[in-house]
Amino acid sequence: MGYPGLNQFPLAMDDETSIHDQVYEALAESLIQGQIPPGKSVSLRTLANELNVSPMPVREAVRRLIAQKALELQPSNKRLRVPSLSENRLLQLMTARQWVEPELAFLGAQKITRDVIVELKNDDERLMAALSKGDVDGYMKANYAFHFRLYNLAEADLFLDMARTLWLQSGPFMRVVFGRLGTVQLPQDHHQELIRALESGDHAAVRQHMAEDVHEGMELMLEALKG
Amino acid sequence: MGYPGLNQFPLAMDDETSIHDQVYEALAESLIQGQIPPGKSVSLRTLANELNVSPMPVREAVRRLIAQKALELQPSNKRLRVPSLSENRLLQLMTARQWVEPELAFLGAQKITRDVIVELKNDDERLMAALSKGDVDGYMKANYAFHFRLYNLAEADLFLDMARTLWLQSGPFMRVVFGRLGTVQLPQDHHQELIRALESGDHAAVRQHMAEDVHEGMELMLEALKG
DNA sequence: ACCTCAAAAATGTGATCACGATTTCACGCC
DNA sequence: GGCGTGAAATCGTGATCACATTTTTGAGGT
Repeated sequence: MGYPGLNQFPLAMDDETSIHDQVYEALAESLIQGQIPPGKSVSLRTLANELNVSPMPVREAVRRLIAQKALELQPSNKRLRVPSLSENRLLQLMTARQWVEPELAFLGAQKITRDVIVELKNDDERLMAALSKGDVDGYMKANYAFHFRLYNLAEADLFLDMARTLWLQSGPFMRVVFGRLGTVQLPQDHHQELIRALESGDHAAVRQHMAEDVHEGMELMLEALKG
Repeated sequence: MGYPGLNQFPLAMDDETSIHDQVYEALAESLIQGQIPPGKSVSLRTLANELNVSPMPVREAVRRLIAQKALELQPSNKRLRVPSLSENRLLQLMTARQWVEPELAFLGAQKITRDVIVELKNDDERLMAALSKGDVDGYMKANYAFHFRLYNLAEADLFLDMARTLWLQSGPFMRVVFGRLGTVQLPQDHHQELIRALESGDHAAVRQHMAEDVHEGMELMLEALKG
């Protein structure tokens, strides 16, 4: 089970974007896609060297991620690491995701266009391809792309931020669980039904399918944690 | 309408607490209690001088608050300020508060003790006293104390963080609205009924009363924004 | 009085240095 | 060979400096 490590620094990013934003995006994407395992300790200087920046912008990016509970400072020695999930916290994550993501899907459905549906289908195809190849990392990436392509349409910045924070927290553990399960029994995704509901304009069905998709995925993680 | 300005630096805080945490707590409390108006611009060096620290820990505290959308960087000139609420964002705040706070109240109710009920009654008395004196700031403070005394019992750190973030965002605008309405017509609080439900162990009623309390308060803000 | 515009002050960002605490690791002892 | 033990490396935190950009200000002219 190879961890690809930190995401590449986004070279082609707008020059207007501050370094600390670029560092944040690189770290956030790596966490959401589960490319850093739970419990892994990280350090400011190490990250700074890997990204070829001074420790300063890394500190601000990390402070942001700590605020989102995507990283934590160990109380004992004040060192930085990716948090592990307790059952209590995982249950909260599940509940919160089931609040906000069906709502985001519902709002996004109202702004859907034919172009976006095509892109969603592409995401889902990449997801299926990754599944059949046993490519867990590809699955994580495609699944993330699919969900947030829809959520981004919602014009609900607060909800979007909440969802991002929840994915930041669940990403590392999700990657471990799905990697352990193997791609064979990964969530029999409701994406197909969701796309059909989007095409037919049935917004309530979109909400429902998203709720089921989230529930099923989190249920797998819960079983893995308890078992 | 006098704004008391920044909260005092928490002198009596544990020496183990890092400076940036102390700065964060001071800023966060000031924002939640609405002591900094929406649109108000702040600056790192000014804050650092007011709190007698170097700009460095202030930067980290501010970065945390930006992550919580309690502060924002204006895109035009990259300067720091307290955000103003659009109707869209206020509606999201209302929805999210109605998700998480009844749940926190429900969970907290299961851990309630006689001692905490006494403290909640004290909070509510201070709230009532502030109301009769027309003391908006006292009302804000007592209301905050009441809610989070209960929420703190819930042993749900994620939900608690979500609630804090939501209060950080609504605090400044809430203070403006309530200050404009005058204390006469402030939310006819459901705290009394909530306390009775806590005493009788009716957890479902606790959840319901909290939902109504949140809804009523946010409804006032919504009317103020539209009107 | 009122505009104009250049000098001065203030701002966020990033880099670098210093410090105390903690971890890491190799050397030498049992 | 295993195991403490001290030196060296690494850690997070805070302060200070440098820089480009923006805001504020104040003097001069009309």
